[in-house]
Amino acid sequence: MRARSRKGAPGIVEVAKRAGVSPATVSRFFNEPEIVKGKTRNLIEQAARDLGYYRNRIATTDQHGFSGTIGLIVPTIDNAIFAELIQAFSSRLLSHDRTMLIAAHGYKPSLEVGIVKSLLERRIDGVALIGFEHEKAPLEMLAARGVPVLAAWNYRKDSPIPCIGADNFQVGFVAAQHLMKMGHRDVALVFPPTQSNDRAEDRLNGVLHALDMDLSQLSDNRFIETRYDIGEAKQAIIKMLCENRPSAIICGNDVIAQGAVYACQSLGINIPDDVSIIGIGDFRGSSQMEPGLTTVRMPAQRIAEQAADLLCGGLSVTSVKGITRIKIESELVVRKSVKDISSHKNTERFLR
Amino acid sequence: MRARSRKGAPGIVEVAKRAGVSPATVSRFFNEPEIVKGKTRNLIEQAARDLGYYRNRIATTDQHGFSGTIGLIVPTIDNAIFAELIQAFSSRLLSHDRTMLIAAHGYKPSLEVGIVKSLLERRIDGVALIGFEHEKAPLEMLAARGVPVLAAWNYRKDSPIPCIGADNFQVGFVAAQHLMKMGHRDVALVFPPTQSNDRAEDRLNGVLHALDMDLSQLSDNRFIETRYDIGEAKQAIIKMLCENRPSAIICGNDVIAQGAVYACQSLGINIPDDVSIIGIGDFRGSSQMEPGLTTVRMPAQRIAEQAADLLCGGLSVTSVKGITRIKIESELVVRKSVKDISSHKNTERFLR
DNA sequence: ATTAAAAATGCAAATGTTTTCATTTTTTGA
DNA sequence: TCAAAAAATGAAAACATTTGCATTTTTAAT
Repeated sequence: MRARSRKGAPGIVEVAKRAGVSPATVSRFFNEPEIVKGKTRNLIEQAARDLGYYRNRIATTDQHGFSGTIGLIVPTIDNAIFAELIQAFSSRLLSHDRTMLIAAHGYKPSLEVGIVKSLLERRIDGVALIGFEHEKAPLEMLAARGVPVLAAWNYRKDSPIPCIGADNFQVGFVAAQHLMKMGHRDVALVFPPTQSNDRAEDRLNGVLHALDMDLSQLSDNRFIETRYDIGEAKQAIIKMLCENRPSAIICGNDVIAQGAVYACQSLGINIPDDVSIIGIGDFRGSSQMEPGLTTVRMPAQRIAEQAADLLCGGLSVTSVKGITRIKIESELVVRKSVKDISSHKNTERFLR
Repeated sequence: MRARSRKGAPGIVEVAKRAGVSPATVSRFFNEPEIVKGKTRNLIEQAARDLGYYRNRIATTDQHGFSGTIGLIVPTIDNAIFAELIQAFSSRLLSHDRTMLIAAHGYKPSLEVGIVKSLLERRIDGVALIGFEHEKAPLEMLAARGVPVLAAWNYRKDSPIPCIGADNFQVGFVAAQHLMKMGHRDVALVFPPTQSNDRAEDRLNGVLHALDMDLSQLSDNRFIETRYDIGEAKQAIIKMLCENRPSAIICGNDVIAQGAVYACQSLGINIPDDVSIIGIGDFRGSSQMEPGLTTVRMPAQRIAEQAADLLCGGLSVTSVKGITRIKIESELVVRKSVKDISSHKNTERFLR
């Protein structure tokens, strides 16, 4: 059925034969070089080079059960949101001599089970996924196999699984608080649906908390739901802006903020003079926007790298009590898209 | 050394035992279900479910040599350029029941050899990489192992390896030609370094051909080199714009175009009234920009999907003569960022 | 130079499948 | 109902490593 087999590759025994040692020694040479004598080492090295031998990690795998491959499941790849995370994760894995198997489910949690099955069939050593809201099945499948799982991107002190990320509640809080400090009282919220997106949910709650409001107090025109899509966000915001312009817009993330900026530009509304915009994330490009986007930085790279380290270091999962949870600090980055309209702005400055 | 082994997983023999058949039959059940009798099929299915068995593709691999995994090597992940390609490639592979191993080299070709080695060690069934310019070593390593290689993104009728992509020369030509048609005579070129970037090189040549010029005829101020980085492009273009404003700017890709747009905005220069901008690529987001970016569409999704199909279908590589080369048509997409300043614009319309 | 200890290596079993060949069971046609 | 053909299954070898145990070689101590 399958194409012709590709079996010609020289194996450990060919190398052994050529070097005049036993296969076991060759194996040891690649795994614990210190263990084999200098002279033999050279012999093997030479033989391997001559033959063009590469280790066969696959044969290795069914020996001790570790494939040296880590899975990463994200909602989306072709979107600025996780781009930095993916890249950093991948290259950090490479430096651990691991490889990354990645798949996206397009915000459809139902696809995760298929992905997990596929990963399990490949005997991945661990999996990083985004956030906490996942279907039961895939999580159970992983647990049943004892595969370490790590939820990246969001942090909750009571997360059901190990996690690493920013405290998204706090992130939302900081963003909204900044707006308040700058004197904004009429702010519009533009967020994605929060059903299966705990990051957005937490941020939204943080925002509401800072605003000291709850969702029901917000008019239709001050709470807008749109997916993480520049075009969709842009349209929704244009509509809102035409109806009744707020003093500031707080966006679920920088992708939405990008849409907001475009919306304003298309309407000839000046940022920040006519309306202020704050994003969340500080994705690649946000600093270059015109005007520079004020946002809360989520350190994607740091999250990704530490996640990779954790997963490679053999994260202990099943320990129900001692779940690893790492909080990565976020940071308000003030640029040009939010205007200070508070009355005492100069006063404050003098007070310092 | 390594953490405790994860060996408990039930295997084909446990399933066989429970179903009361031989391992061979279970194996057949998973590979060619039609071959096994209905009744036995049910038995096995049940047993597999009970035990929570997943196929072990890894044990499978060292049997016939195919891992069901395809490698993808790109210059960068966290950049709009290849995002769509990566996503589409990955999900198409999934539908072929394959998985994707991805790695980025950050435009440093020297890193490719390490990546290829890592992929080879994992016994990938094929590799897609971007463009033609690669170091000899990795290509030879792949060839030596008989691993199919496919160069995606660019097309050349005389490419040394199988390829699929748009004809980047033509893409550049079309972009520049459009500018000419619209009456622009003073155009500035903003491109990335072309040493190890054949896509950019071909596009640049296409542009020059349409302009009927060669590089030496361009003043320092009309040919700018910048990496694919919004910020870097923005700065370079701001500088150029301040010195001596052209009638139009043609950008190596949409990322640079994004930088150009920001540059104009930061300088208060109106697009397209004061200066026209044309990009290449039509990345996600380009259509939403303000003003909408006129660009040449590279159908990333189509390229990616066909690449995946090709690689899964057992692309024949080594056949030196019959190299597969597929040209994907690109398309000029006219939006708002280029102004028609040709004198006969209305005339032409009447003539039709 | 001997001996004991340590270091290096080899042997062979084990890992979880697939696959060839042989055997058993089922189907078909008279 | 019987024989022959076809279909389904099983037994065991093979795949490329790792690893526990045994053996040989080297080193260190007297």
